[in-house]
Amino acid sequence: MSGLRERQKADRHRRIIDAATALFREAGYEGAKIEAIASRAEVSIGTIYNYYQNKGDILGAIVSMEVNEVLNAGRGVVASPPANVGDALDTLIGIYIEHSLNYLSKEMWRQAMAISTQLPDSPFGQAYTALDRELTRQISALIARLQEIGLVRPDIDGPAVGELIFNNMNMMFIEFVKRDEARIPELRAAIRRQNRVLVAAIGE
Amino acid sequence: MSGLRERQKADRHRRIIDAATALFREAGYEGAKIEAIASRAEVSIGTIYNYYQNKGDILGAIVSMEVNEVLNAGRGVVASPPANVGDALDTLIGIYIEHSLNYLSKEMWRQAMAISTQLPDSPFGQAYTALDRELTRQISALIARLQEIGLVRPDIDGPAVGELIFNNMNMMFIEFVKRDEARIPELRAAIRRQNRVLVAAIGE
DNA sequence: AAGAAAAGTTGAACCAATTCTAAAATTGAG
DNA sequence: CTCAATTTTAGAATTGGTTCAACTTTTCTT
Repeated sequence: MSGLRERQKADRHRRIIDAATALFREAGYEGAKIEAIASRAEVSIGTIYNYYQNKGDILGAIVSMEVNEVLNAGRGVVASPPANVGDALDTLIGIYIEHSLNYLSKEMWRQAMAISTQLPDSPFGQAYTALDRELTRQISALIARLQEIGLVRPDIDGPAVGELIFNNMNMMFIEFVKRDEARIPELRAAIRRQNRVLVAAIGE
Repeated sequence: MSGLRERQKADRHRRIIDAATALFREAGYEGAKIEAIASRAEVSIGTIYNYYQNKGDILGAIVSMEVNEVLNAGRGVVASPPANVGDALDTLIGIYIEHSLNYLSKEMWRQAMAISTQLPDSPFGQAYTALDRELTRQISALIARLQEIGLVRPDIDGPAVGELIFNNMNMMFIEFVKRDEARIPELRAAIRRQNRVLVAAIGE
């Protein structure tokens, strides 16, 4: 099963991602030429295109890793949320936002978001949409959990509220990465303020 | 003031926009080559780049016209809104959505949105962000109007609720243009459902 | 272990957006 | 009217992502 070819393939994948990650951060997405990524990864240009359909898909692979980490970190909050609705939401959203710039710069996020709307049917476009859906689901799961505990009224349409909260947060995050001078604390405060009416409405 | 040069300039602007609009619709954004736009507009490639910084800015000019029409259409609703909160919001959002595909195809919207996140500081990127802000303001204005009439509780944070509603709608619209098979009635129904909790909460 | 088939690699060639430069057109001052 | 300054134009050159046909390497078969 694990022949030479398999190992070489995995190794080349890793080398390409490592090279691309470094160059994206050093030179920006546009500044990271395919040729430079190829030579740093010690493969040819053609090989890169054998592994990834286009430049965007390389970035896509990096984004997926980041978002999956975020989803993992969020699971803890859903499992045992803070004891009031506002804090619970703020904690989960806080995890998303605070983790978001670990591996990706704002510029990388901008490019990733742009590509995902530009080419929604590319591998990356589909993967990105799927990740968004999972984040939405996780927020809805938190609300369901809060309903179980009795902190949220049982007659509330949890999935709809989850979508509303995610969509608002996501849009705010998009505006956040579009402005280099924007700061995380202000972003979180703005989202808290927007959620306040909703929190009051769904709380038991 | 209105010398030959002025008139020629305005005329060339118009010819470029007309040619680009036609070609974007016929061949899609990517398919519309600058060379083709130039020859259809009877100007040179260099001239196009003298008038617009890049291909995206040409699309940007078209988007601006469309969104400004939408904003205009929305003014009527804000001035004399339907007599209940849910219908008022649905009517305004309906106008936005129903007008959105008059001049722009889904593919053109995707490109426009992508460029606006990719290059937030380009002329188009800034214009697009400003248009979003105006739409947000218009929704907030509607809520303020409903507060005046006594349909929305006076203690509600109108601007925050306006942002929440706009951001959710916008995100839903992004997902809508990403899927060619998505239909307007389903989009509107989904947004109505998401807004329902909010409408119940802010209504007097 | 040899040879054939399958899978993967390579980089030069291609294509379209953008930049650059020299030539042409328009304007306003004298 | 003439001419120098300024703006605009044309289209060739540049650039960088992507494709493709020839070549290598690995695996499979006997």
